[in-house]
Amino acid sequence: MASPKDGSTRQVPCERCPLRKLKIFRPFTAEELSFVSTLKTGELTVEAGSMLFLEGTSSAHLYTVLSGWAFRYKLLPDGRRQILNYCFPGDFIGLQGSVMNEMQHSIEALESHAGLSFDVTWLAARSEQILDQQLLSVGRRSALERCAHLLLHLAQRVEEGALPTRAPNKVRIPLTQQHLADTLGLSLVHTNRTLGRLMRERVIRWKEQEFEILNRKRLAELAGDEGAEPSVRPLL
Amino acid sequence: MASPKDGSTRQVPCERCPLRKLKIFRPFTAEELSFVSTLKTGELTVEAGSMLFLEGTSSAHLYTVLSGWAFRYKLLPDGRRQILNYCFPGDFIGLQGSVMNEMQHSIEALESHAGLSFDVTWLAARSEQILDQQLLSVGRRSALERCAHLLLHLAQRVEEGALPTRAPNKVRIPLTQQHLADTLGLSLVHTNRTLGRLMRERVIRWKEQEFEILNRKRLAELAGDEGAEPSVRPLL
DNA sequence: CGCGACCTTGAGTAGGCTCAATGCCGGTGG
DNA sequence: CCACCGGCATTGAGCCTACTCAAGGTCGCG
Repeated sequence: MASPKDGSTRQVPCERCPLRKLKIFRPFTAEELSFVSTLKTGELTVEAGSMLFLEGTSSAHLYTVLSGWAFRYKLLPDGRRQILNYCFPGDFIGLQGSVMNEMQHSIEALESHAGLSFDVTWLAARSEQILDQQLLSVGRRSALERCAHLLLHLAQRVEEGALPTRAPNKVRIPLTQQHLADTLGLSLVHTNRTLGRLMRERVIRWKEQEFEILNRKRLAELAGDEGAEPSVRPLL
Repeated sequence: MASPKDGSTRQVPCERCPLRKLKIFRPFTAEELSFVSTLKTGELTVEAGSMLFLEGTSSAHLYTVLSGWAFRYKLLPDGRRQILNYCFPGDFIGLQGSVMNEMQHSIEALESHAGLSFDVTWLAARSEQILDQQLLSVGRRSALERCAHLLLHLAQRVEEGALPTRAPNKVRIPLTQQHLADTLGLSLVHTNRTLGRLMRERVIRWKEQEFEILNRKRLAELAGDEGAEPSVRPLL
């Protein structure tokens, strides 16, 4: 269920979390912050490519991604895979878990605190919005549109600043074309050809599991409509 | 964004809400119940087929569906439509709204109340799980599998008892094949042919915008795997 | 050097799409 | 009572998008 990168740093106190500096996250009061600290039970460093928890069987814990990236996916018995969404630093995962009862405690603690009460729900709602987008794409957009839309979306998420990036418009995520395919609901081959089209048109460049946007305007056109919404959000 | 049925009854006090009797909803303490009552600001009766709120622009309110049914959808500029999910009695809608700030008050009220605090989140998580399922379907299942899966899912939701139903295995929702198509990410014609296959195999029967499951076992086989999860949930 | 992971490309197929026509009600107005 | 119309379901035909199978090609690594 995950494919994070590293996590060299460990046990950073919430107060000094580097993410918190980013403008994408809403400022917390000292009080809120110290309360959140309270909830933190540890850090988990995961090997790249390892499973955080088995598909479906979801864990009884809640996590905030601190560094690296991951994705949630679902498998069909015969191996077909659908990637549901990507998780970047600052994302809160685990709510979708089916064993919600077991994490009732942590959520209640979080929610009972004034100001934070709203935040969990806000985050849940946001991830639902992203899923809505994704579903629209996979259900109704052509391969080219889907592809453009996803690349744009990924770029936007990366540009929120939570992930290190060398140059603007450059997205350095070790994504395989197979990952893209499984996200888009396309075959690997067709995904490759579609990327090929985008590359021949000089809209993007794909190189070694990372890509660069050369013509964002065009990409947005192809994507169909909005990209929107880098709104400030809480960091739990 | 909605297509509810009726709502002849109005202003039913929460304490006497007929839905609450259903075993699918977790029992509330008198105290919780009276608190929920407090939050209820009214009932909204909507014409069948009318829009509850414009796509995207979502409203600043939260609703619990009391009777009838509705669905959430998204449109592409050129008119392609993707139905995201269906809402039956007991479902809580509005969280996906982008103007979350405006409903901060209602959510905080809800969450600050012991016991209920967890419920909002639980409901949000559940609808995310359903979206996950849907995305898997649309992204990776064949037309036949998708179709089977959706019909099964709808049947299960209806069997939770919140919607009146004449006979078991019979789902009386005025769904057009166009609705199904837009849910499944298929064309109307292909949806029709796929239903046709299911009918020729005597797995289901489709009649006048409602359907009946004749061979649930087979339908489940075709659907790929699980149907699962009629778990007890809170009713807000 | 061989192997594994990933990207590319060709060829043939098929699942699903579009266009178009037809059938079937149920409602409405003449 | 009937003709007409609109909404929905059904069916045929032809096309095209996306899929599968199958080869390579490149690069990094043991």
